[in-house]
Amino acid sequence: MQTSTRDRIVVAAARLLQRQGYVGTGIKQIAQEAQATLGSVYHFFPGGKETVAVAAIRHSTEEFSALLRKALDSEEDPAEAVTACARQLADELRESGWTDGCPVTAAALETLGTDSEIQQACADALRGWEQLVADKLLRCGFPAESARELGTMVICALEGAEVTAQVNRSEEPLLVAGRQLARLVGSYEV
Amino acid sequence: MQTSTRDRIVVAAARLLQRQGYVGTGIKQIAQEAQATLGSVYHFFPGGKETVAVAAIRHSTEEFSALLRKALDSEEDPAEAVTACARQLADELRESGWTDGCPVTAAALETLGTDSEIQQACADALRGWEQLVADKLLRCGFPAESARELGTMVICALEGAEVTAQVNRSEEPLLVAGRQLARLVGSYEV
DNA sequence: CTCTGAATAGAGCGATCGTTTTAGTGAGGG
DNA sequence: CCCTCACTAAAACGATCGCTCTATTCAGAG
Repeated sequence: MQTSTRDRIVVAAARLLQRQGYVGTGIKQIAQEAQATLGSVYHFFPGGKETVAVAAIRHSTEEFSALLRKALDSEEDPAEAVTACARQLADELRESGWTDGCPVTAAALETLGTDSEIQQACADALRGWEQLVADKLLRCGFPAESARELGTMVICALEGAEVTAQVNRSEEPLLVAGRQLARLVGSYEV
Repeated sequence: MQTSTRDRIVVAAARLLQRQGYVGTGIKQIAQEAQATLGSVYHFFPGGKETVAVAAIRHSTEEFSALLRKALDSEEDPAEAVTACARQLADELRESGWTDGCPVTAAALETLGTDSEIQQACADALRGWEQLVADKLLRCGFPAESARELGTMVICALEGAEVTAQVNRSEEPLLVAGRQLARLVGSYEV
């Protein structure tokens, strides 16, 4: 077998969670999409749906981190690097027909009051992405406090812009966010 | 009767949608929360769940618009006005126990690929809020193009910051966004 | 009074939910 | 050879989903 059944389940669950959220995605649908049977899903994830979701979110988190790292490294100047991130998100979103947004937001919002592990996994994801941006700024000579605040701001703005872009079926919000974030980052440069 | 049954249904649906999203909220739950019966819900909303949701989202949209208008008018200086918005959101979010976030985001994300009226209602909401911010900036003498872009950016950043704040159960993302948005707005002033 | 129609009340429909259970398959070690 | 055990397969469970249906209540028009 090319890819293991377990991996196929995680990848399928990740994509479905990204598109339909946690409540909107059924275990049976995950099994079908992964070309696995229900028995296999519960064999690899005895904890049930929530366990599958946590694994899927962690997978998506790592995948998005790689994408973010690549976009940040594609430009020397930090302001241009941030714009490149927005540009990259806009491209992928448009190509997916506006369906593949942030891989964790939908699941996070649905499980907020339920103190499941999902919320923690999403919090870890956001924190990690903020750190990636902050690290880039640190490498560019930004003071620690500014880098940290800007890291948070960049991820928040991209998050919101991606949602807005999806709802409006337009990449403009992401492009605007990219421009304004670049201006903001530039306002710090000495 | 103090409030009409129809209004109680809309208000209850609005709150539930805000907290659990569209898929996670059941018609029977809405009826129960509204102190109405299933028959009443389908009497006032023959279109079913989606019709209720659209009415609820429109209600939430107007409610949030009023809140935004008030926060924007509370400060003369546009940068401080934007910060006041973030501050206001942070206060309400903390007081609700991190459950009452943006009233449309969750529902919007869950119904993206389903071409329902819900998506359009959410798009209208976001557009209206952006316009409120843009209007404030126009009144402060900003050029039309800058006001429009900043309006989009402010709403996107607040949107993302609110989600991040909810997931992390901390108001810090909203406070950071408020500060950075103020800096961004300030960078335009002549 | 009767009649009417809006509004309320809740039983019940088929479908699907997450999960459990039981049976079957097949490669590897004794 | 048989036995083991990780894995696959699918039937079935109770609960809940959105929705339809019928019955009932009740205020106002004639």
